[in-house]
Amino acid sequence: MNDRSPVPDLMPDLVPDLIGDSGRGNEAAILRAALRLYAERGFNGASMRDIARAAGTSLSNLYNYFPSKARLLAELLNRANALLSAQVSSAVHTAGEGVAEQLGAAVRAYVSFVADYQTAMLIALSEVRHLEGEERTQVVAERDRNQEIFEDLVAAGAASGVFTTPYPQDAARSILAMCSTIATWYHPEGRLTKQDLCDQHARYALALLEGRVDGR
Amino acid sequence: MNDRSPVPDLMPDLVPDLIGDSGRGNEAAILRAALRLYAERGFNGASMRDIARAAGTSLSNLYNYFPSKARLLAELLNRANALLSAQVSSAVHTAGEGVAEQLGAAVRAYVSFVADYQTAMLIALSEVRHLEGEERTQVVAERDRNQEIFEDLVAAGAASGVFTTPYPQDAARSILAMCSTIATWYHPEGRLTKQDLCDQHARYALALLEGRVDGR
DNA sequence: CCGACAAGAACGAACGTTCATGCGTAGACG
DNA sequence: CGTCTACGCATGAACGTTCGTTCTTGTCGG
Repeated sequence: MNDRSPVPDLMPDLVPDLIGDSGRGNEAAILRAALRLYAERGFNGASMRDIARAAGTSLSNLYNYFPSKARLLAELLNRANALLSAQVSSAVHTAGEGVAEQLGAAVRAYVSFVADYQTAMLIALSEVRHLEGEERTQVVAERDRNQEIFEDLVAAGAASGVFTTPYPQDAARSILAMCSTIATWYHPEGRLTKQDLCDQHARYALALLEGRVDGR
Repeated sequence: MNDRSPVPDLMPDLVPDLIGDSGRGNEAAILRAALRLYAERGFNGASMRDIARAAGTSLSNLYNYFPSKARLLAELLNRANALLSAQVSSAVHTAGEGVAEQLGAAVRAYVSFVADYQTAMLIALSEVRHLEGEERTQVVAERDRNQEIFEDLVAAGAASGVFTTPYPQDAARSILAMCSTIATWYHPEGRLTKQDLCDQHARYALALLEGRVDGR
């Protein structure tokens, strides 16, 4: 377990856009505007008029792309959660065989995602409650799927004795809590680089699990 | 450092009310209603009419007690933050001399507060952004004052070699992040008791700091 | 000519706040 | 002691604004 293995994506300009360009010109602009405004003012604090203005289109035209305000939020959260789970599980699969290595890779991928898609993560943290019914269950299911990746890793490490914490069942949740809230204070121009964040939290996670790096 | 030292308050019914009873009958009811609704639906999602109804009074009468919706939120956050800081620093002062003991006591007090005043903590986490000007700076200052307690403890422990983490400057923030978000998932009737939570997170914090319990 | 995209006007509802009014009571005053 | 007054508490109505959504109309390329 080397402590400064490079994070997958070191060039901020090369970070793939969460929204991309689907050919439909305004769709991306609307999603981007909604992402920013939901994060800045919260779901109820950002009006459809605000979003339309920020996207450079008209209020009524929003409804040619998304049937409701809630559906627009759900669309954003689904994209973010799906990409997050994909990046984390991909990092785990390309990591070495050791559970400690895999958990370190998972934490790095997670932290890296939080830094890259900070606004999306902010929304995912605090705006899910404004969804109901199908929209909500879908988003929550994807979020839980991601948490399970970490829970399984921790359980495996505890079973094999690599993690000696007496609370393996709950440690994964604490690790994710620690990493998620990075979105609430991270500044790309601040003292800590993205690489610093990944290094720190990978080490935090292993320490919290009271891991034995030797592997046995 | 005993791992199961009792948390200050074990009887839920004896937890002092955050709001209390100031003689003014409706004031407490209004604050309690606002606390619950702000936590359930967010600041912008809970209307003054909702709060009045939940408090059992009329809409216009709210303004005989609080001059604005934002001031009502600020009042709640000030009370919560002040009580939190008081309980944490009190716990530190009554703990033993060792830095590790003191940090453990601080974490226990913090977690205990989160469990006791869960709704208040939920609001403090996500609704501060809706405050502006004086109201905001006041709340943020009190929140930072509490964070400094932890930062100072960690710095002292790192300087004396009790905490061997290579990132002492940032570990305190991660510990608080971990403990704060308990408010988002804790259920008093769930598998984990308040005592469990305190034990776990005190241990997490020390492990995260890579503490040497022997003290040197 | 049909469907995707666009815009303005309008809808009813809900928002935070203010106003006008009234009741009860504690304190000042002759 | 009696009375006036001022203030705290309470209410329903109303103000102007903004909300999410829909309607109507129109353009334009395949």
